[in-house]
Amino acid sequence: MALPDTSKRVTLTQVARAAGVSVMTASYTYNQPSRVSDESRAKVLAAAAELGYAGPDPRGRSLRRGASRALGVVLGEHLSYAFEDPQAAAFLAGIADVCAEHAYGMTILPITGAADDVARIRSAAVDAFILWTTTEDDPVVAAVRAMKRPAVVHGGPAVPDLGLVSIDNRAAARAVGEVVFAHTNRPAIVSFPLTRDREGGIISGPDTTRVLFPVTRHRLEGYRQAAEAAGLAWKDVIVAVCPRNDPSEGERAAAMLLASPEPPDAIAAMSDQLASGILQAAHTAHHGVPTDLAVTGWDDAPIAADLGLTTVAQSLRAQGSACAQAALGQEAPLNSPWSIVRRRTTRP
Amino acid sequence: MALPDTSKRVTLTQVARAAGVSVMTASYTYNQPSRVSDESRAKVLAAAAELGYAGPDPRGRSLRRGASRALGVVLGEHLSYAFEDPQAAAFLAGIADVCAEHAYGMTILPITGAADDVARIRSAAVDAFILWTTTEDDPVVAAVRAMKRPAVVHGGPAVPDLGLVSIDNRAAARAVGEVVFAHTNRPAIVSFPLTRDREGGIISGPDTTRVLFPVTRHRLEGYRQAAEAAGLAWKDVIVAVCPRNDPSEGERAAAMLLASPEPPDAIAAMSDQLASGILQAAHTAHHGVPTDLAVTGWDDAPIAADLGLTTVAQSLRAQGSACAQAALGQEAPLNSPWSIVRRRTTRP
DNA sequence: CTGTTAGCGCTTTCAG
DNA sequence: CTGAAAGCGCTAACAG
Repeated sequence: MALPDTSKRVTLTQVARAAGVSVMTASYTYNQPSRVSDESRAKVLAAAAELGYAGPDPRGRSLRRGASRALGVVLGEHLSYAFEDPQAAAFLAGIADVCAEHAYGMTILPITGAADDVARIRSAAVDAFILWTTTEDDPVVAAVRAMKRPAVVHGGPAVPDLGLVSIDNRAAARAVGEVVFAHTNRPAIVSFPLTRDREGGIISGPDTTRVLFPVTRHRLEGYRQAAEAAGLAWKDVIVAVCPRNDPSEGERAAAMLLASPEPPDAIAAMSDQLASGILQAAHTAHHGVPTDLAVTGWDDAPIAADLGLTTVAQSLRAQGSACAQAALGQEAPLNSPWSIVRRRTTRP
Repeated sequence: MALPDTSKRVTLTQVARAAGVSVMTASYTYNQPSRVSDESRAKVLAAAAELGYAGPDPRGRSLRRGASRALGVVLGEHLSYAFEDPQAAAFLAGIADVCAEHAYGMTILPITGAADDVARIRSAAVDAFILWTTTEDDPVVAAVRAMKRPAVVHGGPAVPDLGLVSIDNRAAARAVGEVVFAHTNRPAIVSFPLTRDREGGIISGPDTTRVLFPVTRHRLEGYRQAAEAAGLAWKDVIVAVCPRNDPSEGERAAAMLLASPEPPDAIAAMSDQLASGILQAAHTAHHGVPTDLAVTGWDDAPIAADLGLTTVAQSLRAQGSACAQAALGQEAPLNSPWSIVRRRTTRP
């Protein structure tokens, strides 16, 4: 392959010399063209074209200006899954909208879970950070704080000095829980991971105070409030934990639950992705929805409408935009709106 | 919101002074700790902790080193769709894998189609570029060339001085075309856009030389070869163009085709996403697959296996990794592998 | 093992 | 409208 040789890049000084003007005139030609006479500007541009000047080098410029015009986005341990998760994709699209509008770059900081994540954050030339939902003890959060730059967390945790953009997950979970657990005897929840090692499994009435992902913890607390309001005991609520946000995980979890001697008659899922797998499993196991089994999702993704799924509506895209605006120091809605969308997978 | 004040950042010089050592000793403490005595290192780290030093500033470092340790990724005009397209997501994940491995950042450069795209590329502090499939006349390609940095194009176009990572789209299209058009009278193609304005529509036997996206052009040429090899005239091949790579677009196009007086009996789609919509439309219109209608997709995404879809297998993730490696100046496979996966949507 | 010197490429400041 | 000076924060190269 014959890729261009980076070392050959021409500098602004060389262009100025070739044009027979000072460096500043050359600089103004690029940054404040109106300050330069037509004649000088023409000379500079001609010299630049002649030498093949690629424009002011961003590195020198950002050092001098003290700003890189880029936002850093930290996506959490499982980077490859982040791109596969439609909600994460929507979130990124929201950030991208704002970046495009403000002519900012958007630097994705790959996190692997290894110790060198911190080094990658330290060496990122970005003006502000956005963190996708994580745990309170995530070392990445500490690393971002140490950078002393503006930073906004999406979902949680709430961290001193950092912004937080989120819906009220507890209230939303309670609201959707009241719908799905109504007139129910054997409630279940299909949940995101409770711990950073993301292990799956089935437990009942888990100790929510030990759940390290705040978003997941708040949702469990909300579901719990709803269950108890419906006269159900938290210790009787089955929680199936899925390591990944994927329909196949939801299907596997639901298949297991439905095969038990006392299968659940209501399942609240933490995403529409998981819920779609649950509906699939219900279909396979010949459980009627919502007659035998009520199901709710979360997000109101396009698939929810297709499936007639009752769910919590929120806009990850709008939340991504809000994070980016807040990171850029603008006014932005920190408390994002949500609502319950009732469809056919719950009883009226 | 109380985000930290960027201006307060401490410099390495201040740390050195506070520690009572030279700046270089402080610098070595961070970059080559083994070169520094335990005692000095401790003093430096203590001073850094005391002052709240955030570590060497990436801006000064990249200017001095002449490298930013970041890869720029240019995703094409419709940035928000890029995140929604599962294949683009897989491609990004492949890039991210390599970036994580080499401790590089990954800067997504939002492209809107407006004139300022070029400015955003010029001001990106990245060491190399990766371009997602685009047209030959895309101004962004020219802008990237002008940067005089290593750059790799995925899919196409082939550009002098830039690398190219791709499968042989023409050969793959011919191969899958031979499967789907076998024993067929009324062939159709559901295609990606032919022009940069991405307008949809239905035409027959288009002039492929006028298709500006090389990937799409090569696929059409391959399909054409297959159709002609099967004794069909290119002018009789219907091509439905979908503005976006989305199942609903495929469904809409197929519904229209199937409602015509002489509906197609074979449809080759340029993605599994489009093909899944086509299968949905066939189901709705009571066309048996593959009896009344043979269908093929492209990509071998997870959904293809679920649907029993005959398709072209390729790994966008591997291609993303190859692009990133090539951009970093390493050996990488430029001709990516592909194969035909025969399943139930075509006749044996 | 530590320190001095020089300068990466650019733009802010201020003086013509 | 143009230019000279200074320095952003850091590290390669070399000398002690």
